[in-house]
Amino acid sequence: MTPTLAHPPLEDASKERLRLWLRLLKTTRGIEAKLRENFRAEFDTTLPRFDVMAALSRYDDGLKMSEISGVLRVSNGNVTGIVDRLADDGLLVRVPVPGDRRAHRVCMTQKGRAEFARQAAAHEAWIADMLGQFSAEDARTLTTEFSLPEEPNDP
Amino acid sequence: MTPTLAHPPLEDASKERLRLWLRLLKTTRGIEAKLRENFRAEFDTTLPRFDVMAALSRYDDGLKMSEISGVLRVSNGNVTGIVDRLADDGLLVRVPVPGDRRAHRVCMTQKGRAEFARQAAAHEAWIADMLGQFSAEDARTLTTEFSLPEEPNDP
DNA sequence: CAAAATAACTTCAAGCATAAAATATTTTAA
DNA sequence: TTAAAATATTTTATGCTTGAAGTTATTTTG
Repeated sequence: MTPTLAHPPLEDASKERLRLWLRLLKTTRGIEAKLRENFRAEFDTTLPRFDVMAALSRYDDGLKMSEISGVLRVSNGNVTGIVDRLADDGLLVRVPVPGDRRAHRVCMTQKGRAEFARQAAAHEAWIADMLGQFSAEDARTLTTEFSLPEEPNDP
Repeated sequence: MTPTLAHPPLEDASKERLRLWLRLLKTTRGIEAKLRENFRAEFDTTLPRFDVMAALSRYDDGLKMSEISGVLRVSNGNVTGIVDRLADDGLLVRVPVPGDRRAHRVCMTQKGRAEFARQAAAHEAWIADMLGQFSAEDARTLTTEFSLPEEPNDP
């Protein structure tokens, strides 16, 4: 006979991994939905816009268009539109690269840096709240466990 | 003086949670990108289309439009478009609900069920491969740990 | 029973996302 | 030197996504 178990029986690894994936997806989508809502309500902006600003904030000299898509792992055409709109709002500027008339370096303006600082602080607080179930130690452990093999993506 | 540590010093919980979130996001986006690529190459379909089929596959009597958006937690207008295209391809049908002329029940066709069965098998294999670093036991443990508080979403 | 509220669904506008094609420029190499 | 290849970016076509507004149908309520 089959033994009695405290948990439902362990199915094969494939099924358990699928379950993990579905859980992961539900969790991240839920958090993303909440972030989107908060960004909209508090700053009238979007997650993709924040992502671009966050990428730029880590590089004082700005990034080329292709470097932004590389860092964020999104398509080139995608970045064009987002940068267009951020530039319209005066949060960043396209600076021609001397010696290469194809390329532009995208840099945050003073206004952009100030706005991003406020957004980043709120973002961190929202995340800290939504992941409040995890202690600092738990969070660090899980971060380590979730390192999947990936290509590097520095500019 | 500050003590020497095997790990970098534990920053406050807020920072560790933010790090966890960024890692989670990078991981799930990476997996989603790979899935999207595979679905396109192997089945000429998309993740959202697969999601709708997967939801329907769990209910023999089909689901109403609003039930699909409820289960998948996406907007009503979104579902309209995806179901339109799946119906165009003959994978599902809208059946009028007797007694309520506002509502439609969406049901998979025989063709839809056959196509979904193939897709689901491939999907499970892709996930099992990408999450291959986790044993069945690890996967189960992590699935449990990642239960964030959420509203139920059964139809 | 008529008016108001609610519900199911679609349409719309704006933005995000990709892949593929087009444009312009720079580099390579024959 | 110049034709070909490579690089940087934008444009285009298509589809996903939301929130808001609109349509029609049903239920509630005064």
